[in-house]
Amino acid sequence: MSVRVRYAPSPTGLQHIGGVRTALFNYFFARSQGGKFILRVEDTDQTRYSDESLQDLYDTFEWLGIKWDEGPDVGGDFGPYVQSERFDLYREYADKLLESGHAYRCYCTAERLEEMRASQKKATGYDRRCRDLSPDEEKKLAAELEEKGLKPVIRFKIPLDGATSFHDEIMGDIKRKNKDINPDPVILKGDGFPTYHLANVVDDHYMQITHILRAQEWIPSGPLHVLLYQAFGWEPPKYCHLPMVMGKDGQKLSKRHGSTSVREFRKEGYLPEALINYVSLIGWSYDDSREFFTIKELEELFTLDKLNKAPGVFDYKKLAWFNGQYIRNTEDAELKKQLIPFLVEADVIADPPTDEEQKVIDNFMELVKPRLKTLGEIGSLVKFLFKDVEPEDPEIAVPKKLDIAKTVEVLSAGRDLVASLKENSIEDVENSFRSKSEELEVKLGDMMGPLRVGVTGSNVSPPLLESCELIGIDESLRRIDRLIAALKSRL
RNA sequence: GUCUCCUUCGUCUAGUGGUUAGGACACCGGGUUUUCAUCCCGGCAACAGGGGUUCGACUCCCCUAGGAGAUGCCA
Repeated sequence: MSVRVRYAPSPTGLQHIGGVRTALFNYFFARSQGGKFILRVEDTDQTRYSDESLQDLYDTFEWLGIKWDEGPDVGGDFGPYVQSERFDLYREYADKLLESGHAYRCYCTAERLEEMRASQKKATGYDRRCRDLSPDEEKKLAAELEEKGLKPVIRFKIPLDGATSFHDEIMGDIKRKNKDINPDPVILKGDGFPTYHLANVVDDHYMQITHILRAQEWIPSGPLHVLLYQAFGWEPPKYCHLPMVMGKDGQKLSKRHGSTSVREFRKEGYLPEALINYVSLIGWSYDDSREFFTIKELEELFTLDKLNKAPGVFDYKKLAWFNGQYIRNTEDAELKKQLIPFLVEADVIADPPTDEEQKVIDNFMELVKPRLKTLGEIGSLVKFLFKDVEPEDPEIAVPKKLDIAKTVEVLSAGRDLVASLKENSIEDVENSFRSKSEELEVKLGDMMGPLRVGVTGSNVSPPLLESCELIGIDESLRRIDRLIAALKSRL
């Protein structure tokens, strides 16, 4: 039987790193096996559902360049692929469980459950009050509940003794005593919607899912799901519980660790290829040294047996490093295209860019490439090329070993050399700088430094002479003169 | 509390009885360089602890410790 796997997110929040990695592993596994990758939207929680989350799901995967073979938007033979549209199916199967004696109606209200929990010394779960009701008791409780305008829920009967086990492709055999399983979980809620457990099992069966690759946080409900399959008389799929993605403190990755949604990373200027590459390496490896993989390569090389058991910590710095590598390997034309929105966003260029701006962008590409870790850094890096910038304090131009007077002298000499850029090459002018700095008995850096501040407004910038050419020599001179004047006034 | 799972450098990992325990990020040094980056070179740094099994354990078994997850009419 050919492989069929699914990613089954719940549209209750933005797509985050953990979920996306699960999707990716499913996708890579499907591709490597020549199988199908399916998207199923699990929108059974009406209270937490949001349209924005659903939209974010589509936006995220479109941006990542990951496509599913079957799903709500592309169709398929096993639809509908949205659980709220499969409503009747779950009711039907809950009823079947009722008939076969594997489930029962529970008339406990939220209030009673709360009281019950409060009175429990240890959290032992539902007390199974409604599990073995006599017909009379049941009638009475049903009437009471109806009076309050509420509907009963359906709970699954967990066997009181024995044990349930399943095989996990990564973890090996996992066994759990039935008495340790959450006592009689709700499978159909009061609002008629199924809970995750029921919907998941029914859908995975009907969609002929062969392998379930999901996060390890689901391990504890594995036995429950197996019991459900057994109750229906179905063959459970193969399980493969993926190691989780943690924050630096070892807790589940969350907002307080930094960005977690793909949307945020996108906004900060991470490239989808870099994100995918990095995220794939948390909990999975290919061999002892290779770590650069295109999406295509991952589609071929991914294997379950290289998956790790232990959870992995998300390392923002390594992601940034990957991103820098990917930026440097991007063609200029392509990078430019990606950079423009960030320049617009930073209010550095017009939207759309003018011809003049286009030219500047073309020309700074090589200068900027090795300096970027994220696309979002472009604004502050090249702002001075488009806008007049002044140092917040002219004295940051004064090198440690020089005083203001000497700085002015050096600046004036440098100014003339910058002016000579009009007729000489950068190389020639650079040589002139060398001899001039010797003559003035200052280090080359101390000569360039003040000019840099004058032209770029900062002590850190792309190469100075190239920058001057990009801005225009006259404009550069104007800025330098302005700095000289500002420093002179402080003498 | 209970249950389940996990445990190699700070981090991601390679390793499946015999290795100087390898790579990458980070960090630290050095080189290139007009600053910052890039790039190159070098360094620091790990088998959680204790018992076994074995001629020999990072590798197999047991215990302890630590960590995580689950324990919902959320997924």
